[in-house]
Amino acid sequence: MEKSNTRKEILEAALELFAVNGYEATSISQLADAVGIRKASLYSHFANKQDILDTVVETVLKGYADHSIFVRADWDNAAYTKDKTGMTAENAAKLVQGQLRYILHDPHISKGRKMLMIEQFRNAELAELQTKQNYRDVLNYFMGMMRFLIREAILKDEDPEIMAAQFSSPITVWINLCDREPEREDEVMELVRKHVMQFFTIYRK
Amino acid sequence: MEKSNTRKEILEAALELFAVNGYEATSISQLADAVGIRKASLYSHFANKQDILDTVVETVLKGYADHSIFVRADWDNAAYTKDKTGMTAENAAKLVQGQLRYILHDPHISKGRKMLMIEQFRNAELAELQTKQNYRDVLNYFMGMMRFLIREAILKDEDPEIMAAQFSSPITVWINLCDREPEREDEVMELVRKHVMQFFTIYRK
DNA sequence: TTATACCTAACGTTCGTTCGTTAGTCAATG
DNA sequence: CATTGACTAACGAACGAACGTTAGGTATAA
Repeated sequence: MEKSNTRKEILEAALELFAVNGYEATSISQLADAVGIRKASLYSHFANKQDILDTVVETVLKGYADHSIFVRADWDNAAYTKDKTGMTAENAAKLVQGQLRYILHDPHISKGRKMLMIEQFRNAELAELQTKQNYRDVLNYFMGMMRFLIREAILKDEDPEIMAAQFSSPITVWINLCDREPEREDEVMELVRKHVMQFFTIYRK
Repeated sequence: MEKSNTRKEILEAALELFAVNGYEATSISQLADAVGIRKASLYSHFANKQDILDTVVETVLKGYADHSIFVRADWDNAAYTKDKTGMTAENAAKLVQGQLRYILHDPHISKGRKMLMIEQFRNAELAELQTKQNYRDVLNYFMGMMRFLIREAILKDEDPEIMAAQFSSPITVWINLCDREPEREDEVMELVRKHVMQFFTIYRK
């Protein structure tokens, strides 16, 4: 089973470079140097440069489907909502902070996110992926949360789509800030805490 | 006074290309083709490629300083706040929608915004600019608005920084969505209206 | 033996840039 | 008033370097 890991190393290095420079601005030589092989050797593993991008996107997509918090969410049967009294503002803040830490530090997720950010205006496929992963799925996830909290009479009965946007968008913006300036993570964590607390305060029934 | 407009045309075309492909992935030949001259002629107007980027950034920066809504804001003496009763949710929604339309459609602002988005992980100078223009200034602007509305006893006395983040971040996210999928502008405009209305509802004193 | 992973070398193309030339503008000069 | 000279903006041609890619050889291991 122990297959060659060079192919995997190439994909890792490619994602890393694409996440900073973008696809076009990353050269085959750069990539080969990062892996520690000659550039011709890349063609033992991939047909051409485009094939590398396609495979990187594929793995990003697969990693997202396997590990994303946002795609499947059953708020009525989740562990942290079994005990209805557990859904306090403090607990919600802790939950979101945990998810944020994960999303910020997971190497695949963070690099994939940056790559989509860079390529979203040139590559239609990646633009669609960006809308799905970093807008639609996130919004749907938190919309489910809002519906749950409204049903449980914890929050006021306002438009759950708008509530989800108001809840998630600051976090989206702060994620982007941390991607640019990672040293501000602690500051952002504190803002997130305040944001979630205040959200529960004003929307509390 | 009638100076050559070729230089200006080059800068326009460069911003347009940088806003889609980024700086590195845009070639001198591409740029020359877009302007309608030979690539060697570019060097009659600029020292080198980097000089073109520097000048583009300079003009984006200058355009921002001259026209941005967010840099100067005197909420206590603004026209639409002179009449304190004019600051209703409906009027705030209309105001924000107007600002959003402008920000979305102004050619310089929208292209500059996209360029910063693409270059934010590679170019430290542009990363800083991105944080300033599309995070700090926006947050400060709406923080001023929130402080004003609290002082006027229109909104509850909660943390104005968090209120500003909750108010502005959904709009920031929706701007990015429109940059990617301009056909969704009407949908976004309706979301903005709902968002502002709901924000005023839940924060109303 | 065959297949695989890597190598060196080279391919043709495009990159950013430089050079020398040309055509046009315009003010000063004789 | 015609001629000159300086200046400008465009050009074609060419540069060396880097680009993505291919061909062919070599060593290792099943």
